[in-house]
Amino acid sequence: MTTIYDIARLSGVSKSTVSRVLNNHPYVSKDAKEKVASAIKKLHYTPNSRAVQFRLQMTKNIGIIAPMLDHPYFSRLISALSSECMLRGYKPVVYQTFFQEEREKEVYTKLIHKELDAVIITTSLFSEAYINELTASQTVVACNEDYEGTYFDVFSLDEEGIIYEATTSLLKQGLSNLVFCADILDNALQQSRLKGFIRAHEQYSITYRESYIYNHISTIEDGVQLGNSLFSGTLMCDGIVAGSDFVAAGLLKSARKHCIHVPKDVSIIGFDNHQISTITAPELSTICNHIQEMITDVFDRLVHRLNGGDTPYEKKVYTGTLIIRESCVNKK
Amino acid sequence: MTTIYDIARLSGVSKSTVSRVLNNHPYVSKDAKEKVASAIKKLHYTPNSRAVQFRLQMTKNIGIIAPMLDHPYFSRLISALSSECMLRGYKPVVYQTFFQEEREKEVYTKLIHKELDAVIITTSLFSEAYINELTASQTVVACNEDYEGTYFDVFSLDEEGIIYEATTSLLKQGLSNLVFCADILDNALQQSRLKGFIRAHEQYSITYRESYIYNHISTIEDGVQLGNSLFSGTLMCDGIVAGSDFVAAGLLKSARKHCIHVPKDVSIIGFDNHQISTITAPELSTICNHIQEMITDVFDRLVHRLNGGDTPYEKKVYTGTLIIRESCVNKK
DNA sequence: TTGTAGGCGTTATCAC
DNA sequence: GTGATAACGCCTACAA
Repeated sequence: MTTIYDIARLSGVSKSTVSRVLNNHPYVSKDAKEKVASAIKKLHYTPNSRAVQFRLQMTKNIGIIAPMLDHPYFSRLISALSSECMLRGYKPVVYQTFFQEEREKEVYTKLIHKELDAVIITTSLFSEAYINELTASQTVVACNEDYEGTYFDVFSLDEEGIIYEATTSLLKQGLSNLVFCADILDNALQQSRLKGFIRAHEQYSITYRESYIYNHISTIEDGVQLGNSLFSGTLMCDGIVAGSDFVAAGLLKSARKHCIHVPKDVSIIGFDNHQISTITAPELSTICNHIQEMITDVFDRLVHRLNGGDTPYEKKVYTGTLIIRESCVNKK
Repeated sequence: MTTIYDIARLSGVSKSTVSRVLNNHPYVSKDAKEKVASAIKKLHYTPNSRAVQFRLQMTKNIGIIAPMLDHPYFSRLISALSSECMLRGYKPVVYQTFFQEEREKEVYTKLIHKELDAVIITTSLFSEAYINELTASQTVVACNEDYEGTYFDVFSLDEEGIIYEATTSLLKQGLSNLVFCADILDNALQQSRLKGFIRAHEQYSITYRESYIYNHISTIEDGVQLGNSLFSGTLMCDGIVAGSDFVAAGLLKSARKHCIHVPKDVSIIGFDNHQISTITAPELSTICNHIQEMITDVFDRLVHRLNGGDTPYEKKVYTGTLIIRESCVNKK
């Protein structure tokens, strides 16, 4: 490994001067600059970033915590976060936790040891207070899930509100036996959605069935399976809040197989406004979250903090949009 | 930041002893061990991994280069690679290059400076020789794309062979006006596929149309658009090798809109065997690549190299499987 | 404008 | 068993 010392010798100056050239400090003679530059080229020298970071105790890396990548929503969210991160001149480093506490903690450790300048939490297994402890109050931003916003900035989607709206739109049409599916994430975010579902029912004084609340339904295949059990025998439900477009697509497929008509027999609403929602027959009603807007705000705040800003922690919620397509009854 | 020095003072021993305890060396008295342990606990000490890495010149991190994450195939591949990586006791770090040379080079720089123990290349913008130069012959493995295998190990999918097989299966049925779609990646991998497409035509002495080779068709929406142009007016093609299940799904949707019957009027074959291929109507014929098998081999080799093994570089090719479903004519 | 020296946190090599 | 001490590659006062 070639070091500044090597190129110092080759160019006949001291390590300091080399370092100065490297970091283009003022007060370096053109002569020195050139000699160093050519030595660098000749030796194919590149600074050892580990040493620099060790010395400076800082990097331009931002860690992004994701539970999984093989997921239509997260792969999109993470991709967009990475993209924006680069735009802002930082280097995104994606850590996939697979819902394992150990993996998540590892990232916080890196933050503490300044391997990372900041961390963006997309999904966490821990409470806000505990995260704060784990990160020793370093720069952290939550982007996706809902936290209090007392220990760090929180940017999240109004899951409860939009599911409330979606559920209401179904109940308003006279449906009264709704199924609710939660995605693979058995966490706060899903709880919010469920709360919205329940609140809508209370609003309309309609009782929902506990047994119609399904958890861990997240893939197309899960949707198909669920549909198979829901649609065989006597049809009991008349609407499904599917939790994801993939699940909804699976449900549609199963409905077709069982000759259940959507939306005449059953209405279905997906989530994410994934492209898949436009190619099903019937096309899927779904929910669109305004990810890009949220991400822009996340980085505005992040960059601000990284530059020493310390405005009070903020919590911002983004309201989704309900997109009604063919998979829902519409008596109008 | 608390350091070993702090805990050395608190426990009344020297830095060396603390270090020994940390790395559980032999020849440390139980007494010392306990004192150090309690001091560590009291001060919430965690080793500064940056310093350790700087000192040891190694990490347990393996970089994974991906062009994009928001993609049905890559998100699955990367997810599986990460997963296997953890299983083997290494820490996967995912870098998304967005097809930018700079971003890819950054990763190689990290490798050179031992921020990474090895790099897994999923898609590269560079030639094998140039990558070798960029990485100073450090541990690199290609997993996905096809390289010669002269400078590092290569594990890739037989894209040409399987597309040849797929194309052949269509031509055998008497189809003769086939469309070929390339994904967003205008690279070697896509070229291989195209070669397979062409070779099949040559085999059957059927001429293909240059104008029927489409590039940069990668999303559902792209598929819909392409379908709209293909299926309006007089139908000229009778088969489509779509390049991805998403594209194929988009094509199906467009076909339905234009009252083009699949497979009677047009046969369509997707790629990836993504879940989506089972929920379309008709169900999609597609191609399944044996990713997990490949990944296992990748890490076998990687771990072997990381432990000092230096068997000659190897190139291994995995043959895909053609899955025929409803979207293809079958005259049998 | 440039060089010298000190130190970032850790581990390894010596002596003792 | 244990403790100094010297690196690892780099940056930055401070002095010249």
